[in-house]
Amino acid sequence: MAATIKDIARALNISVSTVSYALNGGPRSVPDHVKESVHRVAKELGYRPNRLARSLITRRTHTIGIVPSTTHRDIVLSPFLQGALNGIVNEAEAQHHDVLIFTRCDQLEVSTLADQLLDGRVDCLIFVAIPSNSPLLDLVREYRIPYATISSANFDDVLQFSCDNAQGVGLAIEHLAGLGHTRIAHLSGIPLLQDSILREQAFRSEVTSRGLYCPEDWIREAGFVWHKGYDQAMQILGSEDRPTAIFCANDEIAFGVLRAAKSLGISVPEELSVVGFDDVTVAELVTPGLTTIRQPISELATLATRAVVEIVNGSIAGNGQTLPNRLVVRSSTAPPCRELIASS
Amino acid sequence: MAATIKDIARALNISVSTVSYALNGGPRSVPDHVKESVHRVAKELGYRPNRLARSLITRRTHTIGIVPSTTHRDIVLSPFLQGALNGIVNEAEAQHHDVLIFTRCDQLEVSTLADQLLDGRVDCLIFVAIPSNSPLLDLVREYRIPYATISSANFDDVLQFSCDNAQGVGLAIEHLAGLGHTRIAHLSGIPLLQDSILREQAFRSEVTSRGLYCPEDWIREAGFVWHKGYDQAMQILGSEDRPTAIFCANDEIAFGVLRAAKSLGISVPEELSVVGFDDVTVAELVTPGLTTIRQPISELATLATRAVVEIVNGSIAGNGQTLPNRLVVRSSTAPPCRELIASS
DNA sequence: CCGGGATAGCGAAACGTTTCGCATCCAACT
DNA sequence: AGTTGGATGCGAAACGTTTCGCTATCCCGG
Repeated sequence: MAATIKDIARALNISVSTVSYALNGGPRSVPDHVKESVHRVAKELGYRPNRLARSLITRRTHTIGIVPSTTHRDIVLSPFLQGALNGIVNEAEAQHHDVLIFTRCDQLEVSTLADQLLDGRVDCLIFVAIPSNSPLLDLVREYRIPYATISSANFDDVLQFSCDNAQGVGLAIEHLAGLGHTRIAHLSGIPLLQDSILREQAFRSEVTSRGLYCPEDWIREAGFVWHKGYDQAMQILGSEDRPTAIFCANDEIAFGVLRAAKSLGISVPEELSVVGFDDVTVAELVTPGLTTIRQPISELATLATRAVVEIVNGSIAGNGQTLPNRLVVRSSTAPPCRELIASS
Repeated sequence: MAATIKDIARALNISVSTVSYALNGGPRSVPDHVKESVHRVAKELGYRPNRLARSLITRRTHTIGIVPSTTHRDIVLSPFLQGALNGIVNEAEAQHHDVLIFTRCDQLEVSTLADQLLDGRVDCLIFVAIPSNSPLLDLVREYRIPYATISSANFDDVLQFSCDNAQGVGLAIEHLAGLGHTRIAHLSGIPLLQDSILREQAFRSEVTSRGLYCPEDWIREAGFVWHKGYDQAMQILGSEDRPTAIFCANDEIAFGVLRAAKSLGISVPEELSVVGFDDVTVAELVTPGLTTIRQPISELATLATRAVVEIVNGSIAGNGQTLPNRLVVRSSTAPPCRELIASS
């Protein structure tokens, strides 16, 4: 049986409170010789403080809870979550916090899930890519627990950290239009995610305001995953009347498009330009290198983490932030092919 | 203030224990009408059970602790950890457990770190790629907490889940030798990681037993990271007398090699064959596609997770496992170039 | 010589649960 | 009628801490 503070007290024949003070440099002072012997005995007995008991009283766990998006299988393999997780873990490290990942967020009934999130194990919550219809935020909001979202949330008064989707899409379309593209398709993500919705909206308004050509059939859902990007691209690119560029709601979709182009013998960027969104690590390594919109995801995660921890520490809640994106031009974009334009 | 079990008891004018039984379907029975009213009042008061208090008594937290490798910056971006994390989270989900990631594992003094790991927040521990000189295992072993390692550990009686490094290296070298390569270099990982050591040993013995050519200068450390792989490859490939193939201790190093070859104008696979280890997702997407040894990392993680949870649940500790790897041939390997062989 | 503020230390309450021991009651056996 | 035993419910201990209230001692200045 593990040694407790009581065992130390008994061994030294002093009171439990004194031991506590000695170990913590506690709120009251303890003579040096006592402090020394307490530490000595603690070491001898192999004493390890029990954080559950401590947290029960102090109401602080120094643990940050993460609620991952429920929209993927193999969640942890999603580059977006990986980027977010990296930012969170790094900042948590700096803030002397640990990180608890909640599982089964998609399986549990909402109320049961809320029980998990609010059961005292974490000081605060970070939602990563939460679906906009999730009743979870409403539930959590009623409790005193600080929380933030990474990615856009469909609510006003949420501490949310996201990229500026409209600006990002603007960069992408401006780039393509600048190269001379007028026929541009869009593969969108998951309609439940606000970021996805905002990107599609922005895309539509860019198309309109710039007078580009994009029939409704060229705007398709690709679920933020590779193989759906492939499938949809196969359809769009398989027809006679095809676009000269495709703007994808994230990089993974873009990888699917690249592959589809390959299967169809369509060369990128000569016959088709492809733009992604996120700039995941891989974007640089694929061939051709993917032109994409770099989302400062790790930074967003860092800011979100810092913000919630500050609230936990007693600061007054600040505002969320919307950070701008950057265009990263690689080799998947080029001016459109003459014949393709002519043939249309 | 959040409602507690006492509040419910007071509201219904019944005892705390009855409420507990009612809520848990506890070890004793409670009449249906009481059960019903307890649940009703619980809902009205917005009662959420406090898991800290419960865990303090039951000594179960249903949480798995993860101790990530301390050998990387930006830990979570390491594909190996990502793969492991994915396997762990998926299995944890199946086992109804959550996952706690410990931070600052490299910054804390060992004893302080042990305090973190053993403070009662987790039921069991999983070490991912733990350095073989880590005193942590010794410390943890003295406590009753179940633990396992993913990756080889330098100890006998550890519940360890790793790939069969010798077999994997054998596959790689057999493949290269089969293609006709006799001049093979090796970029190794981190000498603190047992997997890295085993791979290098296996490589050396393959070289010897097959009578291949590999001067000591061709075996270099590349720290399991991209840019070191690049640097070392630049040196090895920059000299007159260069190998026709490079076997890398992981895929990331191989990516660095591919890039170095590109900078030097050496074409892969015509003038240089490259083999990696791991088969990370990206290996398929880079150009040329990377020939590599597929390590069943997600499966190892799953097995490790299942194993520790079983011990927590009272099963007697089984053995760790060593799983075989599979050769995945893509386009980064080919028979060696005639002239290069001749010139040597 | 005395008052007063540190200093030292103890005991007990509190945090929110689970669960054991005990008491009561009523129905059903023998 | 007496015994058994399940159902019902209460009170209290326990988990391992932190921290408050209290008392006692000591040293120092007035």
